[in-house]
Amino acid sequence: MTNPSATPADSQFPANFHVAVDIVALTIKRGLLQVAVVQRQGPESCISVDGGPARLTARSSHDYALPGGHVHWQSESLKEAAQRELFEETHIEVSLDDLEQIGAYGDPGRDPRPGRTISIAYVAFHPEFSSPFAGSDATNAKFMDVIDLLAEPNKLEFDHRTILRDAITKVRDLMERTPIALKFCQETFTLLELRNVYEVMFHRAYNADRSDAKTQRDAERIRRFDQTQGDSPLKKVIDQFSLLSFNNETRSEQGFASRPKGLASNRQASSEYAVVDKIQKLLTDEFRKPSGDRPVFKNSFDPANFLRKATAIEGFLEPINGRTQIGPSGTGKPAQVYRRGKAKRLDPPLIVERKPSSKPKTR
Amino acid sequence: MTNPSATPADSQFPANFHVAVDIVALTIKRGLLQVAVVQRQGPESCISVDGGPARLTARSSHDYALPGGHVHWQSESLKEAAQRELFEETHIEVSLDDLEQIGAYGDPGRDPRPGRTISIAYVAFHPEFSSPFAGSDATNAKFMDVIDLLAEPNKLEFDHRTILRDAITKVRDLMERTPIALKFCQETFTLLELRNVYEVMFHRAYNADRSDAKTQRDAERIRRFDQTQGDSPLKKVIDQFSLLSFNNETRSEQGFASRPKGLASNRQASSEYAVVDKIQKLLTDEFRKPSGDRPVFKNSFDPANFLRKATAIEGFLEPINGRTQIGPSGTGKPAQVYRRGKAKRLDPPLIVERKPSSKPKTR
DNA sequence: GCAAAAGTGTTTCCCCTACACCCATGG
DNA sequence: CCATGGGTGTAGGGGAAACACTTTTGC
Repeated sequence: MTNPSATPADSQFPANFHVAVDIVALTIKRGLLQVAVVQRQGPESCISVDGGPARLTARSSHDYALPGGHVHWQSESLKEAAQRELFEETHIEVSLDDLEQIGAYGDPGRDPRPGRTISIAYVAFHPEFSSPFAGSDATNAKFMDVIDLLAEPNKLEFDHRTILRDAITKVRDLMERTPIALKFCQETFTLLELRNVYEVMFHRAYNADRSDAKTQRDAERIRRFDQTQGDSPLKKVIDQFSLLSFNNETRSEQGFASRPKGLASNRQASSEYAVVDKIQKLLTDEFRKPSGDRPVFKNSFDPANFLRKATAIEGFLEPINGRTQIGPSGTGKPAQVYRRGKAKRLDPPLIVERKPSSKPKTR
Repeated sequence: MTNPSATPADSQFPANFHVAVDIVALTIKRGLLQVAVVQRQGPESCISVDGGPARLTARSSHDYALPGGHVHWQSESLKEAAQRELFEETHIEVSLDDLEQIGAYGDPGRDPRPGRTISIAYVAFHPEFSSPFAGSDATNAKFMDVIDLLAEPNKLEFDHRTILRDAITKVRDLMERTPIALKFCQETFTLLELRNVYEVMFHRAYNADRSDAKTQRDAERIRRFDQTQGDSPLKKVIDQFSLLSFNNETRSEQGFASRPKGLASNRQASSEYAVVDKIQKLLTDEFRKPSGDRPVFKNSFDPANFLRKATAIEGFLEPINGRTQIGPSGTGKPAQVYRRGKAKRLDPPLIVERKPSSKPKTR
């Protein structure tokens, strides 16, 4: 860095850049990928319409931004700045190891305000960040569904939409080559739980290129359900017991995956629980074989083969002798319980990507 | 970017960062990967010993740095800054499309001098940059063998060694998914030429983890040869005709791959040419089957199958009807000549990586 | 006993590798 | 005719997907 010529660069180029960090805090809630966003104050927002450069426009209530802010000069590393800013704006705490750099975004014009800002983007992929927003002054912060933020029209300020897309790509890469997905499992877990994390993150609804209509409809159904249910008791049940809630505090050790006993014997609650099952499966159904039908969608998430793939990776999963756990429906053969292995790197990588199916050859 | 709070960040955080770009200009010469480096002036250099933080030490004649410098405030994008700095310091011209971002390096302490510098690293992978250094004031710039720079002890200032390693990884990724390797071929080329580019770039001598002794020895032999030959006529022959020189200006259209006629009939020159062949093969020999022996090294560079892989990718290569070209030895069946296809992206990707060979399963 | 879920065994298919062979050229 | 290198045909091995089947639980 810096000019190798004899002239001290400092005098030649006055240092008047703003250096900031942006953080993409990704998590999974009820089978949907969510990201922490903030609503900035002030009469104007910097949003891009139709893919053009971001411009100052009247602030709408639907404008969001990724949490982020300036790096403290001289005192902290970029990663530390990301950690601090994320906490300041959302009260989400992450360790430095949970932050991965996405890249630098620094073209003039990305921020229409005066001055020049260079932003280094980081992604934090983490389950239910502990007591998010609790006791915080970050009243403008909340988690939003990624599928909403990626849909048209653009709701994210600056180039945060691009950053969000890049973050998803980054996390997918990490999940294939590192045990990062285990962060979404408790200390002990079954392969179903692990598989669900992969199924959500690799869902094609989050692909940059095509978000097909069918997936959008599925997501819409879940969202509508969430809204109409509001604060119903059912929603609490979902929060507590659905497979992808993963709130360490509200889930009891062994009761995690089992249908709550109290509810199971209650006819009405049981029917409500069926909705939970439905939600769980909405995003994953298409990956399963239609009952008694021809498989319509090739995938890498076939339970049996996912198990073989995952367990073949040395140091990834460590089976716990004798310990098993019952499935979410409260019936069926208890699943083997695993513990995180020692490997820091998956070798061979757990490749999820479907092969590009060399169809072109046939022509 | 920037603080979403109401307070104008500008007043709160004085903008006194230095924002710089560093450029890894990679090329291939005589079968070796080379990178453009500069020698900075001044009595001290910022070099790291034994993996510790970079410290100011007395400058040695063996200290090098990647070209780079400050981004011009407000006037240029990061990529444009990289393009400009590379030209200013080495007189290498690259187009913006040839630059790919590696990432941001900005921790305090990476540059021991006063102030805080954030550096965005870019990689330019390009053949024989046009008339490098010609008429330039960049007398301190030169190309060096990557294998030397990666060897111990560290010869690169700051964290440039890390950046160089990251650049290689980046280029390898690009070569699997984009037609970037075609930049090292002329407008028309044979598959041998294309394959050679892949063989060099993916040689395990450039792997971050292990640079095995055998490879180091091979490289050492080539280097020693280069030095002892100096400016001999032979070296010119190598520059002009060796497969991996790729200097567009000195190679005549059809004579490129054929042994120069004048030399071929000359006994002494012919024996010299054998050395050229030897150099060409030094790095690639281990990828080929030892004559009449068991293959000792599984690889993805088997000529026949590399051809099939490459030609199966739609829009990558376009065969030119009727046009063929004779091989480097001046004999054998003429090779099919190709032209660059229209595809901007390789689908399916040309995966080079050897499978991790699921040996672990057997235990 | 039956339904449901986990996990295993096994078949099948496809791709990749390896290798033999043929082709085209110069000498 | 031989040496040399390009390209094709094709058999065999390995791995992944698909699917049938077994096991173990709750009701």
